[in-house]
Amino acid sequence: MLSQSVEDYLKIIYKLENGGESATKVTTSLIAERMAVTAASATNMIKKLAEMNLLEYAPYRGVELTQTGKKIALETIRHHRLIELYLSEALGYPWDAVDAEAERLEHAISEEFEERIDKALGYPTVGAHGEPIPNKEGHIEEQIYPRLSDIEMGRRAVIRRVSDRDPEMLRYMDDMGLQLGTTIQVCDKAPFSGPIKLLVEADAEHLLGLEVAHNIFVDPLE
Amino acid sequence: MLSQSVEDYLKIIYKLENGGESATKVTTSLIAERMAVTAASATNMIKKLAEMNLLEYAPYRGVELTQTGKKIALETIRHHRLIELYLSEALGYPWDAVDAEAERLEHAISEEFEERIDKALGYPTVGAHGEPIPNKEGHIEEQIYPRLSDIEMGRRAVIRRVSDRDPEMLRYMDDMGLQLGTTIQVCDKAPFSGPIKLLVEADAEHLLGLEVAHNIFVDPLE
DNA sequence: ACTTTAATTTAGTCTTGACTAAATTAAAGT
DNA sequence: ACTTTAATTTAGTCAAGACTAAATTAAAGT
Repeated sequence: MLSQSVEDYLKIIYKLENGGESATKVTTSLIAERMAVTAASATNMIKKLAEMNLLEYAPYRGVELTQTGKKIALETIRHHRLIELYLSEALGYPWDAVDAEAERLEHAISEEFEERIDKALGYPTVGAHGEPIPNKEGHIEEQIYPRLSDIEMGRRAVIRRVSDRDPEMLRYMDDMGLQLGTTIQVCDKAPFSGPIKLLVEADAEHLLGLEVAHNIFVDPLE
Repeated sequence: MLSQSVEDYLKIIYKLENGGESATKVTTSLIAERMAVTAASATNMIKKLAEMNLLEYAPYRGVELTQTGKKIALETIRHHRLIELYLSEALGYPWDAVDAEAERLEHAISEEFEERIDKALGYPTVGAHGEPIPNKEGHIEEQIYPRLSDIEMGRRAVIRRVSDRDPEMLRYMDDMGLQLGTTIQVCDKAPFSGPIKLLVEADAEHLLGLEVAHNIFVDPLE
């Protein structure tokens, strides 16, 4: 059994490897920042993980998960996303609250528990914020959607995924009726990275700051 | 936030104080045995808990929870029993499996989670094995039921509580149709602590060893 | 190529909660 | 009352995973 800490590091490294657009190696300071520890602590753990063959480590150069490391990261991510969805669907949690709760629960559940909520949810493939859920074998279907901030004027699109990094932003989106599956239309884009004017469900109009629009991923319609 | 370990110690000490029939002080070795640690480790932790004013400690004499300690123990027990019941009711866990899963989850859930499952379960007062569930204020309604092993011949009774200490025994009970609410009748008691012949739901007959009968608590009918 | 800066690593410390081995205390038996 | 035994405590270690401060390395600028 791996420690909670090891699982968290692997999960975060996986996300850094796959989340970012660039293909650079994941650095110590990035890991430290996401784990909210000092760089020295991160270095320590990285060395330990390398020792355990969970990642390749070139001092000063960064880090790359091995197959084994990736597998464990994906198991943890699967737990996390299944729990999030369960909290949302079965217990009525708002989508801004599921991450924090799942963060602790993901390390405490058994395979049995995983299977039972997976079944209760009908074997879902997409999480509470639209993230793909890895399957039991550790396979993940990474969907690439354009950001709402990059959609051209006049275009309609369906919200498919949002970033779950900032709960407050999630609450803000929710307040404006922006949820998974919501159809929006880009009415107007102010120049110089200005706000976007949005028509939500052909109904309400909202001005959306670029930072928010940057964290919403959509499926453009025809 | 208290550590998982501290919560476990308090929980176990509470159960030792209240579970046993005798009113003796709880000893270091009892605690050590239940926590599956050495006596030296238990002594260490006891001193720490005394330092934190969670219990009164007289060296060589044993231990007694303070009000604060009791409160925390009961919160933990509440978590545990609510989770057990939720696993059983909402996720279909068999009653022999809920304890192990709840053991880990009880330390990972938030008050929010507690409230939501409490509500989903309809604010239950009795757990998956018939244990009373402490309320949010830390009040517990300890019901005293006689053991099935002490019921006189011929008498009918309803099963109200079982010990959850041994999962295998729970499975065995289940196999014989012995569940909470099951009505049984003591048909025959062999002498010299021999087995008990039982009529289950006026239907099936079973021979029950004394150890099992000792771990079943019943409500005798008129 | 040299210097400055920023990132990274090393060295040493701390806390938590376990352990073993040795010492001490209390209880029980004669 | 003395001795034996069983329980308990003390003393000293260990591993995990964090920290700070100091040293090192790589990258960037002149």
